[in-house]
Amino acid sequence: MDRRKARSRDEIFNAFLILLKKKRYSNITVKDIIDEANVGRATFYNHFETKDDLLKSFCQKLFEHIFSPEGDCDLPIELDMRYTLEQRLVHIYYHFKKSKKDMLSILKSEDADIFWGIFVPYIKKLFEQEFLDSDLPDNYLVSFYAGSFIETIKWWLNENMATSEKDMAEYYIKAAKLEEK
Amino acid sequence: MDRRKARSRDEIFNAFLILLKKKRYSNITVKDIIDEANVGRATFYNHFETKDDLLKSFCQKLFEHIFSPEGDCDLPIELDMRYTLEQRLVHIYYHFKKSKKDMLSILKSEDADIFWGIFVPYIKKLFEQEFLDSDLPDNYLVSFYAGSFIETIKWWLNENMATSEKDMAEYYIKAAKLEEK
DNA sequence: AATCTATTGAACGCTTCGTTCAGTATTATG
DNA sequence: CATAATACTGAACGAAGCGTTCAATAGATT
Repeated sequence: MDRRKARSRDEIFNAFLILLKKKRYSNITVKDIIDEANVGRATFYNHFETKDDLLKSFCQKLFEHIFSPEGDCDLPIELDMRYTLEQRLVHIYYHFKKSKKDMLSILKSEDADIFWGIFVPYIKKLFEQEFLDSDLPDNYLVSFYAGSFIETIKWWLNENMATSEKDMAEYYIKAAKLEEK
Repeated sequence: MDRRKARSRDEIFNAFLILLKKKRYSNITVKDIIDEANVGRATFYNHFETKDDLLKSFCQKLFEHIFSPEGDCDLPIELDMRYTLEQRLVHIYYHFKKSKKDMLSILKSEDADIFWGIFVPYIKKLFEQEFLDSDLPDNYLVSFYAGSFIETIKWWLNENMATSEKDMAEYYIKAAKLEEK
C-alpha cells in the first residue's frame, strides 16, 4: 500500500483515539477528526465512508488485536498457554488491562454501548466451543456466558481494574460455577 | 395536567413507536415524528428537549411498566406471586412477551444497544437483593447475573420468543446453576 | 366570561454532512 | 531519472437537521 495512504489512515485513527478520550463519540465531528489528524476533508472521505465506518474499522482493529489467537502477543509464557478456559479468560483480561488507558476512555464513555455492541460477537466466539454437554440450547448458553462475561468486564472497568487478571478469571469461574469437578 | 398537553404527548409517543417499527432510531428525524404525530414543531420542543430526551422518556415509560411491582398487572394469579426468583423471572418474561410486537421491533433494531443500555439498571435492581451469601463482591455478582439475563433475553427475541416464559426461567436457573438446595 | 396555557407553522441562523474539482505533492515503476 | 499513477489539499457547494422565536389561534380551567 502507498505509504501516504497508510500514513493518513494512521493519523486518522490516532486523532480519533485522542478525541475519544476528550469527548463522547456522538459529539465528535468529522471536522474535529481532520483537524486533529492534520488531514484534508477529502482525504477523510477517501478512506472512510462515514464517521460510523471509521468507528467500525477502529473497533475491528482494536478487538482483532485482543483476540488474535497467537502472534504479536507478549504475554508472560505461563499465561500464554491458553488451553483451559481459565487461561483463555486470563488472556483476554490481560489484553484489556494492557490497553487500559485506551479501553477505559472508550468503554466507559457515554456512547460505550456502540463499542460493546461490536464487541459481543468476538466474545461469543470465545465461548462457542465450550459447554456442548448441556441439555440447554447451545446458543442459549453462548449468550448466557457472553453476557455475563461482558457485564463483569464493565464492572472491572468501573473498579478501575483493581482486581488482577487471575482473580478476575477465578471470580468468573466461581460465579458461573464452572469448577472442573 | 391540561388535556391538550397529555394528548400531544401521547401522539408523540405513539408516532415514535410507529416510526421505530419502520426505521432505526438514528435515522428518525424530528420532522418525521411531528409529521407522524400531526403536531407542530414548536409543540415537540415544548415537550422534549431533544430526540434523545424523547427516547429516554419513552424507555422509562416502557420499562417502568414492565418492572412495576404490582398494580395494573393482569398476570394469571399463579404467576403473580413473585416470591421466588423463578417466579420473578417469569414475571419479567411475561411482560416482555406481552409487549412482544413493540419489543421485537425496538430491541432487535440496529440501534438496539441504546435501548438495552437504558434497560440494564432496571435488571440490576432485580438482582440486587439476591446472592448476598457469596464471597465474591456483591456488585460483581449483580453484573454477572444482569449481563447473562439480558443477553439471554436477546437470544429469546432472536428465536421469536418461541420458548415459554416458564421454560425461560428454568433455562436461566439451570444455566446459572441456581437450583434451590 | 375571563384568564391562563398549549398549539401552530413559517422563518431564521447555525452546524454538520458528504461531494466536487482543479491544483499540488508524493510514490511506485520501468 | 523520467513518467505515470496515486494521494492529498482545501475551498466551495447544496442538502439536511437542528433548536429557537414569535405572533396568531384555539382550547382548557375556574
